[in-house]
Amino acid sequence: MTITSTASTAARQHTLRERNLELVARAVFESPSPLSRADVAAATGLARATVSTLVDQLVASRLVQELPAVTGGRAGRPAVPLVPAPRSVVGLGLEVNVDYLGARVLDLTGAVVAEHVEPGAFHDSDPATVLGRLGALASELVRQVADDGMSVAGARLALPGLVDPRAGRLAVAPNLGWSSVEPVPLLGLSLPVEIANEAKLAALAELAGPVPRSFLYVSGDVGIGAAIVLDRALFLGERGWSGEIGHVVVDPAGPRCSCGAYGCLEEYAGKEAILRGAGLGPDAPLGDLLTLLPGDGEAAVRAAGRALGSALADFVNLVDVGTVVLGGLYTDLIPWLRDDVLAVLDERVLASPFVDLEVRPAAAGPHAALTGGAREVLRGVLSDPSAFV
Amino acid sequence: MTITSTASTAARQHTLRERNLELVARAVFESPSPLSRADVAAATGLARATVSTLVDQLVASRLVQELPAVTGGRAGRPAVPLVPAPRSVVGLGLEVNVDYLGARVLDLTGAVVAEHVEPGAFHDSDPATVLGRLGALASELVRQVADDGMSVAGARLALPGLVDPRAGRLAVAPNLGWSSVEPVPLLGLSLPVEIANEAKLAALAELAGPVPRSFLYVSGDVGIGAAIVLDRALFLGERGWSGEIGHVVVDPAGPRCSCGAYGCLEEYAGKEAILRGAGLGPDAPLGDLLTLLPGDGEAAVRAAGRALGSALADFVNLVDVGTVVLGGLYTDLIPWLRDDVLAVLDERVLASPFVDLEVRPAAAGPHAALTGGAREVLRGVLSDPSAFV
DNA sequence: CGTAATAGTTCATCCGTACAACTAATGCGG
DNA sequence: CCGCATTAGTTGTACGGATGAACTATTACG
Repeated sequence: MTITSTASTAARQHTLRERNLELVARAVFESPSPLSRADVAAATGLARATVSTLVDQLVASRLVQELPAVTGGRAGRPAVPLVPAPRSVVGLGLEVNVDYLGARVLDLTGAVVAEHVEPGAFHDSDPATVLGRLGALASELVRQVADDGMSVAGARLALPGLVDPRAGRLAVAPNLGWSSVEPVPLLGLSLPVEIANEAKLAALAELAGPVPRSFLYVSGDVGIGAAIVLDRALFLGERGWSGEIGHVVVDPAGPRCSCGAYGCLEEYAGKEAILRGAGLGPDAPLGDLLTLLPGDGEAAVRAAGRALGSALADFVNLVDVGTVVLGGLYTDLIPWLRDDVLAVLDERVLASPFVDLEVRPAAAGPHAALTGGAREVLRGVLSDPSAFV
Repeated sequence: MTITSTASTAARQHTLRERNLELVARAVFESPSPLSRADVAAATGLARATVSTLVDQLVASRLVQELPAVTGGRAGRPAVPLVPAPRSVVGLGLEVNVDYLGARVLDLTGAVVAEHVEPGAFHDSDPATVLGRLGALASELVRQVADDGMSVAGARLALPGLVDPRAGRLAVAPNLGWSSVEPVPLLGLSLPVEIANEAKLAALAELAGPVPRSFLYVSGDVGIGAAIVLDRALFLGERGWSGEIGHVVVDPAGPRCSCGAYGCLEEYAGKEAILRGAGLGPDAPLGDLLTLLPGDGEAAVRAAGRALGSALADFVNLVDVGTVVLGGLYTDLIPWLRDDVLAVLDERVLASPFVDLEVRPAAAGPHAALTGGAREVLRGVLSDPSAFV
């Protein structure tokens, strides 16, 4: 996970090459349809000669693949289509959450190459044991894909808590009962591994689909996490702890929260609060709630929607982003949440007369943080392809 | 896998030069003590030969000045100290606010070269008239400094409202009674002028002093504005409307706000709310309040502090920044505000056990937005010195 | 006054991109 | 079937910019 730093360094000749190599790689990877060398030249503004040498390097280092030349309708020598190379360089996403742990391997085309998800109950677990288990599982996966000739560029570990990515430390993960852990050594992997917050990586998984360049991602579960995505990149804040929306004030006269304050968002829109409001037990599966909709559960969900709208309004007022993506348990509740969320947003967001605020469900499938983590590794490869040449 | 990034453009040879020119300029401008060419080479990692040619260009284009060589204690040829050139290239800061309009010219050393501030009452004013007046005043100032051989690089206009800097439009400024204005043409200046929110430019003025790389700036007046500074740069949000903290929820059961919602921060910590709480009229000067402290006014100020703390806690939870700078009328109230703000922050910020949150008064003097605007213009010069060579 | 030390400049060299001319491979019209 | 137009990709020369080494300039110190 990259953290913006202005510390620019002296630019030499090879800096040019690195930058242009990245530029060419991005052009190939971002394009919806395969580009030829000539197309890349036109898209980047580089000379055809330059593009050729750069593309040749990317092909040689197995990041880009040449497809058979397609002899399409028009005159001239047929173009060689360039595409991200499948099953060559891959990224590993890892996650420990309350009720499962898992690993997922993605290749540069975005395809899932291998994965293993294991249900479990890690509510008050031992970090060394759990991370050791995940490490073993991940090693097996890495061995597997390496046997198939792929090389794993790195890994990202998603954790549900306050993560300091720079220090590589998990400050606290209330729902796991973990605090002050350095998880990477406990995995025992011989790969570069970085850690990140679960909601933040899940947000990045959304970038696989059609989504605005900037949005807020809110993931509802037992806790409520959020991530700020700006210009298709995570905004982390000074320490990587941005997006802690779960304890935003909804009503100072509200119920006491486990954090010590009163009327936090989680007391209205957290999983347990919604289930309780619908007359269900705190461990009831989400399906039980959905069967009560519309009907007995509706009031509880709508109350959550209004609370969520209030917290999101603060968020939008402070950060100014026009799209909110709802993930986690909210995804399935969108039909019953959306109107209330939008109504409160319209009422409380100062800029609402000038902007169309949008609330949409998350598009990434289950265990989105695994996908997001793997994608983030590959984004790192793409942003410095010269390291692989 | 489609990953998009900021559309960077092809890098050529002259890109190298531009980047290194900026690097050298920044080294000279940001150093607390004058550097020699050799020092710059050491600081940037560039070769001495390269630095020499780049510095020569900066000197030739009057951005950098050579001081007389100082024959200090140690052996060797004495170094030529390099400093930002005074009174050569200058930036113009402009502002229209409720009770004054003004213009201020800063040179590259940060010194005020010329300024003119005119009190007035622009509560429900006509944009064309007021901006025409400001434009005339600014022209006179520009003529003056041009006669002294300085060249004005550009201007920034600060406005108290929702500004879209990209579109160059002021959406609305409630306290001026303006809405949907394109201010730049109305100034009638033959300079590149950009517009920005007043609090955001005032925040940038803080960068002149010793301040962390990232902080929140909150300016209290009739309305409450805020700005997010990250890595010494403004964070604007998608449309430039970040930092609208004035209408964050403090208590949904609170008094009705002019924005239509209930219990907004401004109803607790806005100028009128504080004055009313202290038993003063809404137009009473700030001095009247200060004479009541400590004493009769204290309860009102402390209530404002708690409300401010609550809103700032949301802010810090969402954005993750460790320092809060209080400007506007809060600057003078800091002694009576600080403890309550910090207490609420400690209570509600999830990361507070792991961070030292700091609340400090603004250091920039009066009309900080004028200074910040002029500085912003000069920052633009600094980030692309090649345009001046 | 000679030597060491530091600042700044000059020059040959290297590297990467651009431009232009080239080769390669196709469609099309006669 | 052949020549021509067209587009893709490659080769070779030129140019701009950074570099390191050698050079000059200017001081302190013994």
